[in-house]
Amino acid sequence: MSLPHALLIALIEKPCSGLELSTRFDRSIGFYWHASHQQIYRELARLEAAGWVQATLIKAARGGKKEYRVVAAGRKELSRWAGEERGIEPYRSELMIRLRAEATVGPSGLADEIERRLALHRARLANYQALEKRHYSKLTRSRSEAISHLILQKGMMNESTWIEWSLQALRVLKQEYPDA
Amino acid sequence: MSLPHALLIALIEKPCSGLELSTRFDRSIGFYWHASHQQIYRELARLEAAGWVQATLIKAARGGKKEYRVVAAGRKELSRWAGEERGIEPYRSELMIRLRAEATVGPSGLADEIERRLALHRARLANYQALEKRHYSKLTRSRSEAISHLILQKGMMNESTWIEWSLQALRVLKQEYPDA
DNA sequence: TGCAATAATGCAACTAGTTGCATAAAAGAT
DNA sequence: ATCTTTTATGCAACTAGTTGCATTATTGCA
Repeated sequence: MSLPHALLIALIEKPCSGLELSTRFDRSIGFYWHASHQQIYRELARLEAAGWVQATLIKAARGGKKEYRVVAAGRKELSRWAGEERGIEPYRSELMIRLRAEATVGPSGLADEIERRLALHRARLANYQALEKRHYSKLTRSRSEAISHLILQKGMMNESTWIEWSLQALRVLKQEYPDA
Repeated sequence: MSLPHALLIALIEKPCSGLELSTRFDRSIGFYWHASHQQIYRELARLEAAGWVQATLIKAARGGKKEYRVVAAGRKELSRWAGEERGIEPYRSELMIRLRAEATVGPSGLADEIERRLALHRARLANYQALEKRHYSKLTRSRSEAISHLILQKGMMNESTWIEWSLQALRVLKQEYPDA
């Protein structure tokens, strides 16, 4: 389970409220670990109970706005967690299962869906490439910048793989086969 | 949720007991959707309750061995499900979160772990390449064979991506940086 | 004949994630 | 003034997956 630690990372980068965290999350870490705002609020309460973050009520703001800030114990927990041994997490792809279903019970319009996905993956890749140009063009980089770049590169590789594979898949799915 | 449908696929290929299913699953579909035997037993009970499979008690066998067989309604459900529209499922990678933790709270021995994973991904790729040679060398193929091949190819591409990325990551993580 | 190993089933309790809705306060519109 | 929208919080119920253990029956061995 990575959510609590992912939230700690985001809050170290910039302390903020639950709502702001949940929007910020979507555009960065959320790419590798999505969470709904409900989940984030619940988790923030747990982080506070564990003594890893501290919440302060912001007056002069709507709702009961609070700002969460990571305390020393939270940082300690994060580095402990990052160094823990762990097995590799299993893949999980519903599309592959559906493809296999196509293979056993016959055509079911997956080609259209793959086409839609292909467009999406292309858009994402273009987006990442633009990000890369903007942020990682210089050669002089710190360790932490180099690591962020690695993460982006993995994202780009994933998208490229999907694009390449989708094209292959479309060739197969659209090909005519004699009736089994 | 793909588990019930993944089980239907496996049972269409070959009707069998829960235990046999759970071992067989690990070596095929399980690559894209893992499930423990407890989960499989529970799900089989649901599939039976839904009228998608039929269980028959096998006498002259240990425990209370049953054989599960997919019935017409089950096949129908499977093809309905395969044709359903669905959004693309989000990625989820704990390793990427841990890398980002490294970037914010400093080194924590991830290089060793990536090295271990690299070996694993190489072994898997070799395994898939052997499988490919054995099963998909001939040119004359049915639609369903071509689809199975696509699934294998995606697996190979994933492993290649991990290998390539791991090498890059190791270069970065082992590089010396001036103290921040 | 009893005992350990193994084949086969499964329940119960827990953790994580999703869905749907509820509440409250401030800001802005009419 | 009051009504809608937006910001901000969160609970409750459900679904899916994990962990740990329990049960039953057969096989084979000492």
